[in-house]
Parts: sequence; C-alpha cells; structure tokens
Amino acid sequence: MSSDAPLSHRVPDLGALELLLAVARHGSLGRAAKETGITQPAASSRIRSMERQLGVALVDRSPRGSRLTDAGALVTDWARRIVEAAEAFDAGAQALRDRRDSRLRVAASMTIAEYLLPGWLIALRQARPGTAVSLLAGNSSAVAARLLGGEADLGFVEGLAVPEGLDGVVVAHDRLTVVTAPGHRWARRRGPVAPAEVAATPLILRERGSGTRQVLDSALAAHGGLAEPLLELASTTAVKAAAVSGAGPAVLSELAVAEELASRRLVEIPVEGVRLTRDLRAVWPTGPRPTGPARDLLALTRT
Amino acid sequence: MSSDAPLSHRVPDLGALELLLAVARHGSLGRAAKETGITQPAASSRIRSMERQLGVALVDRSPRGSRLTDAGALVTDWARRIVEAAEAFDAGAQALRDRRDSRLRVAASMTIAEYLLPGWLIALRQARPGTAVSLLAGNSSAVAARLLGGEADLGFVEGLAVPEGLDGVVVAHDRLTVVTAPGHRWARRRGPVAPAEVAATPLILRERGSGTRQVLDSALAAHGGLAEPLLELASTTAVKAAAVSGAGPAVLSELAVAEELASRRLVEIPVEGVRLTRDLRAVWPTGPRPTGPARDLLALTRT
DNA sequence: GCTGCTCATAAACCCAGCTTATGACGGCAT
DNA sequence: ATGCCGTCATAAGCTGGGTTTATGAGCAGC
Repeated sequence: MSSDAPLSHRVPDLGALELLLAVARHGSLGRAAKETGITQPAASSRIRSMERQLGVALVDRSPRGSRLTDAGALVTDWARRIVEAAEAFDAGAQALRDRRDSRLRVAASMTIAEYLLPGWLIALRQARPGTAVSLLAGNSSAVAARLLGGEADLGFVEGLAVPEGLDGVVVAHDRLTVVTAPGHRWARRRGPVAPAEVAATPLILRERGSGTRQVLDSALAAHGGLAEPLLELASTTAVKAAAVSGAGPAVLSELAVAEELASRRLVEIPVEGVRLTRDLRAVWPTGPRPTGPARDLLALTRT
Repeated sequence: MSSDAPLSHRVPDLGALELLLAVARHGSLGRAAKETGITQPAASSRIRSMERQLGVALVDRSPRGSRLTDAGALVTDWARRIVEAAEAFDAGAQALRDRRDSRLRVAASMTIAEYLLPGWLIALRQARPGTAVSLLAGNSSAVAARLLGGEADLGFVEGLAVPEGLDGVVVAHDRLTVVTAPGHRWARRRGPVAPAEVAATPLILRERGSGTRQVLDSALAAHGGLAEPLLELASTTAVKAAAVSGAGPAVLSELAVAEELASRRLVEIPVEGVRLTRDLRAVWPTGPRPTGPARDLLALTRT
C-alpha cells in the first residue's frame, strides 16, 4: 500500500494536469503540447510518466490522435477540480500582490475574501480582461476605513448592518449552520434540535467579537442565551478541524462547510425555527454607485 | 501584467502548498519540515521561494517560531482547497489503480464516480485505514453485470429504478437544473419559466440515452415533449463548457454545476412546478445486506 | 553566560523535465 | 504502389530547482 508518502508524490503536478486537460480538449498530444508551451516529446514523456505514476492508462494513442480512455476521462474530471482550485488561488494571489498600481482596489471581510472573491475575480477576468485588482482583507470597520479614506474603490462586508458613511446592496446571503461529526448524538436524531437545547449546549465557536459569534448571540438571546463555549478558536479552519475530529457541535458559515458536508466529514443539524442568516453586502462611500471597474465587479455579484 | 503564462508557473506546486499548511498547523518551519519529510533548510528555502513567486510575505519569522501573516492566512485557505482537491484526486486514482487485490470492489455510474465517490473514499480511509478499494465506472447495466458476476462488492447507480436482480437503498438525491450563462434572457427574468417554454426551447443536452436525458424526457413529456436540442454533446463537461460560453440554456445535474453557480459563471433558472430529481442508490445482489468493507462504505453514504 | 529553540546561509549534489534531432507507424491522395 | 502528411516514440545532452549536510546567527529562559 502506497499511502503514507506526501500527497505531492502521488499526485501529478499542476503542469501535468493542465497538459492532460489540454489533451482531452484537443485529442492530440502535439497540439496539447503547443498550447501548453512545450514541445511534443516533452508532452509525450510527461503523459507517460503520469500514467506510470498513477498505474493507469490515460490516453489511447493512435496514428491519428489521442483520445482519453474511460479511466482517463474520470481522472481528467478529477484533475479539472484541482486546476479550478488552482485558478482561484491564482486569481486571489494576484490580487494580493498587485497592491499598488491597480485599477480596482477591493477591501473585503475574511469570509468573502476566502470563499467568494476568487470566483468573482475569475469571472471578472473573463468579462474584462486586464483589470488589475488589489485585495485587502479585514473586518467590517477596516473595510469602512479603507473606503472612506479613498484607499479602496469597493468593499464587501458581512455584518448585520451597513457601516456608517457607506451605501450598499446585498449581493449574497450566508447562513450559519450547526454541524457535528457524523458520529455525534445530534447527528443520529430524527428531528431537528430545539433552539433552547442548542443554546444550553457547549459549542465550538469563533472567539467573541467575530461576525459569526455576533449573529449567533443575537439569534439565541431569546432562547436563554449561549452557554459557555466548549472551545473558543481563532480561525474558521480551527473550528472546522475540531468539529471534524468529533470534539463537539460547531457553528459555521455554510460557505465554510459546504465541502465537508458533501463528503460527509460533517453533518448539518437542523435547528427548529431559527434563521441564522446574515447578509453579505457590497459597499461604497455614501453617494452615487461606483463606476468603472468597480461597477463591473458589482454587476457580477448581483443575483 | 503576468497573466498569460501557464498556471503552473504562477501557482506553487503541491509540495509547497502542503508545506505551507504544515507551517500553519505547527507554527514552525522546522516542525513543518519534519512532518513533510524534508529538512529545515529545504523548508525555509521553499517557503521563501513561494513568497518570491507570489510577491507576498506569507509568514512572520521570529526566533521562537513562525506565524502566518494576514495575507498568508488567506493564501493558506486558498491553498487548502487545492490540497483537498488533490486528496480527492488521489483517493480516486488509487481506487482506479488497485484493480486486483482489493478488499472492496466498487462499481459506480459516472456521475457518482466523478462527484461523490472520491469524498466517500476519503471518509472511508479515515474510518477504516488500509481498506484497499478498486473502482470501476460504467452505466447502470455495467454496474449490475459486475455485481451479478461477482466482480464487484457494492454498486452505485443513478437510474430511475433498481436494476433487475439487485437490492438497494437511496443514498442521495440528484436534481437536474436548467442553467444559462448570466447574460441569457432567462437569467434576467423575475419569475420562474413555465415547463412548456422549457420544453419548446432548443437546449444543450447530453446525447439521447444518457441518464440525464431520460429523466428530462419523462418529466417534460406532459408539457409537450422536448424540442430538438440546440446541441447534443457526449460529456457533462462539454455541455457545461457550451453553457458557460453562452451558447444557450443547458440541463445538468446540480452536482455538476455547483461550482459554476457559486462563482456565477452559470445561473440557475427556476422552472415552475417540475421536480427533476432522481435518486442515487447503493445496490448489491438481491439478498442480505453487504458485510465487511462494503458495509463500512455503505454506512458512510447513508443520510 | 550557557543551552535550548528558532531561522538563514552556503556549497555540493542529484534528478526531473526540457529541447533538439531523429525514427517509426498509419492514413490518404496521387 | 509511392510519397507525403500527420501522429507518437526514442535517444542524447543540458539545465535548474529542490535537496542535503554543515554551519552561523538571533533571541529566550534557566
């Protein structure tokens, strides 16, 4: 069994995966090579070594082209998901770097910067190629300060209200969900859990003062108020990790747990009659709507 | 602007991303290095070259450890998504390879193999480490044949009914959705579209005979029947690509378009009063429920 | 001040992947 | 048939990124 070496030794590198996608598109190693900016022998060798590494034949070579095998098609689909994640990474990283000479300066709260913005940036690049974007992530008041100080053209916040001095529109909704590891008592229950029981149970939470925590506090105030947390952690990731490992129930944005829910590493616990939604807003200094690149981005995010 | 070179030159490789995640976990380059199986200088150099590549400082070095910068935390979160996609790839690829001496032989339909199975395999590896799984992807009748021929221990199918000779349980639901590019006429409408209008409009579809097509045909038979397709394509991916590029409305599994919907490359068009759901089932030869590894996997997939 | 940890630097090494050059094979038109 | 186009494969040589080992330097706490 070959399953303890690091991932990077068992998964082909990004270049190889891109090449595989190009082969799937073009039906030819040579043309895929050209698109990827390498020579045909390099492509041939790279695909071959990928097949050796995976232990599976990926393409059927023939004198008039190369088509994917059945296994190859499946592998290619899985590869596409890695490449898409890499594209999101790249879009985000580029915005983080471009700081200075950017045409569009965005300030966003963490949740939005983490989960939504990379996708928007990819869409923006598609709609308006060449728009240089810079990104600054921070909490609501930091976003407001940047906008009012003229250091950002467009902001995104996730608070309950629009900060003083800003106008905004709702661009998406985020819902807080109660989640546990699949083995937890709540995960086995048939019906939903009562709000009062949630409030009375020690939970894994972000630290006091975080946006998540505020929404939760106010929603459960009517049901007896929150019990002392089981754990108070500084990042969404840490909360998620604790929940997955079975430490207890956690409350997290549905954006943060979508993947874990799909793969059943976490299970959503329905809570009776409580709506833990919060609005995600685009914001700008009070006055006319943004124009230029900011307007373009805004257009992409509207439902 | 540095945006035409291939992705692999602008995104750090998997090894570097894994190292970054390890640094985030351990708060120390040295310990991260050890976990990743390299030496401390190698880790130092690799993180440094990643910072150079991205043009952003990722970690704050201090004599008593290394913590992520704000930008570093964001980058790490994006990196985590790449690594998770790579883990799914690895789980799938390993199953594709292990063909022979496996303790659990799974046969699954394409949609399930593509979108759900890798996640299940990761969960299975976590719950029962060392279970060697082999995967064979094919349509419903191929899955049935494997099971009845004793060449597979557990199957997953997405048809309307359970194939002859098999027992099964529903493990998930899949819903077909009508989607268009954001610029399409239907995407701008306020309310839902009438089923009859969908039926009368030329759509981008999978070829006749595919599971998707069957469900759609039968659901819209009562509303005048499907018009001639605008395009008939052989793979989900091709349909998606055509829809994203604005060729017209397409009908696809919600599993297939989740990512595109989130990033607004596609928009879901609600259709009035038609439920295009189909059941995803685990199946096995008629008789007692599977035992052993198959039972373990089955347990993971139940809602 | 010593000892522990941290990270950085330097020099030598090694291998993966690249390029260029060439060959082999099959289809298709002449 | 023959020759030409495309396909992919093989071979030889180069290059560079990432690795190791060895060492140095900074700060903390006993």
